[in-house]
Amino acid sequence: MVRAAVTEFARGGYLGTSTETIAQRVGVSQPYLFRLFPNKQAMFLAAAERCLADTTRVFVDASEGLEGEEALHAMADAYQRLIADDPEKLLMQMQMYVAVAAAEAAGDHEFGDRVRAGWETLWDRVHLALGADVGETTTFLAYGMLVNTLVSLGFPSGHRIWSGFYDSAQPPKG
Amino acid sequence: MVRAAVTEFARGGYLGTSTETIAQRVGVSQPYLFRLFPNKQAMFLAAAERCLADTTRVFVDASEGLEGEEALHAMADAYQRLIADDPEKLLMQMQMYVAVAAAEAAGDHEFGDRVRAGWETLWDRVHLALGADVGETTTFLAYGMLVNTLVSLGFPSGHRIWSGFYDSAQPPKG
DNA sequence: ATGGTTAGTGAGTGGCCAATAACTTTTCTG
DNA sequence: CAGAAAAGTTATTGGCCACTCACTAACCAT
Repeated sequence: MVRAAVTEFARGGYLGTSTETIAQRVGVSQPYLFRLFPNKQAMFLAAAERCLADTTRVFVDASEGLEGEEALHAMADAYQRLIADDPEKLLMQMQMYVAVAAAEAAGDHEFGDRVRAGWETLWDRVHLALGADVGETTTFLAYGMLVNTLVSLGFPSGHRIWSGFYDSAQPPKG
Repeated sequence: MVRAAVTEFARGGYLGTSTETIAQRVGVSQPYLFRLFPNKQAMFLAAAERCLADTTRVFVDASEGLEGEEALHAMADAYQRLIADDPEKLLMQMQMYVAVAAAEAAGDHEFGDRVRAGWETLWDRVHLALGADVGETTTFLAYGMLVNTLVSLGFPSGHRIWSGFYDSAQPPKG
C-alpha cells in the first residue's frame, strides 16, 4: 500500500492526490485506507519515510566496501540509476519538502520532525560513506538536490543546463 | 496583485491556496481575479515568473562589476540576505518545481516551457557573472538548491546539517 | 447630459474529497 | 460446525473551491 502511496503522491502531491486514487491503485475501497491509517497525512508520512529509507539504502548499498573517491562515484552512479529506474522517488522527495513547509506553516511540527529525522539519517549514512568528510557530504547532496530540481522542471537529457555535470550525474530518460 | 499571489502560493502551494485567499490579500473580490487572469494557473505562472525574475535580479545586482571569487561570494551573500528577508521567494521556488512536474504529468507543457525559460535566464546570468565557467555555475546553483531544500524542511540555523556550508551560505532566521 | 467603456461585486453552481457510520464477508480458532 | 475477530464494503455527509452570470458604479469623451 505504501508503494502505491509513493507512486500517487509523487505524481500529484499531497493535495493533488485523492485517497480514492490511492485506494484504486491498491485495489481496495477508499474508506478502508482509513482503517490502515488514521488520516491522509499519515499515509503521506508513511510514503515519505519509505522514500527516504529507500534512497538511503541505495547509497549505503552502493558505497559498501568502498572509500573516498570510489564511494563517491559509486553513489553518484547509483543515484543516476535510481532516477532512471523510478523517478517517482525523486518527485516524492520534492513533494515531501513542500509538504513539510506547509505543515510547519500550519503549526504542525510533528510531521516535520519525522521527515527531518529521516533526512538526518540519510545525511549520516552519506557522511559515513564519504569518510566522515562534512564538505564532501554537503557537496554531494547539493548536486543531488540540483538534479532533483532540474528533473522536476523537466529539462531533457542533453540540455545545456546539464553541461556542468560529470557523466556520472546525468539525468534520467533520453 | 502578483506580489500577493507570490506570498500566498509560497505558503500554501498551488492547490493549497484558494483564489479567495489571494483576493482577500489584494483587497478585491474573488471573481475579479478572473478578469485579470484567465484561470488560476495563469495567476500561479505570473507569480512564478515574478519570483524567478526577482531572484535573477538579486544575482545580477550583487555581482555587478565583480569577477571570479568576488562575484561568487557577493552572490552567495546576496542569496543569504534574500532568504533572510523574504523566505517566501525560496518557498515559491519549491512550489514552482513541483507544480511544473504536476503540469507535465498532466500533459500540459506550456506551463513548464515558460518556467524553464525563466530558469534558463537565471542560469545564464549566473553563468555570465561567474566568468562563463560552467562548473562554477553548476556548483553555485547546486548549493543554492540544497539551501532551498534544508530551509523548506525547516532545519534551524546552527543545526549540524548546515555544518558543511561556509558562513556566506548559512540559512535564514536565528 | 449621454452613451460607452472600465472596474468591480454578490450570489450561485457543479464537482470533488476526507472522513464516518453501519453493514457484510471472510478467516481463524477451538 | 459455532462464533468471534479480522478484513472489507456501500452509502453518506459536510465542506471547500474554481469558475460563471448577471448586475452595479465610476469614469470619460463628445
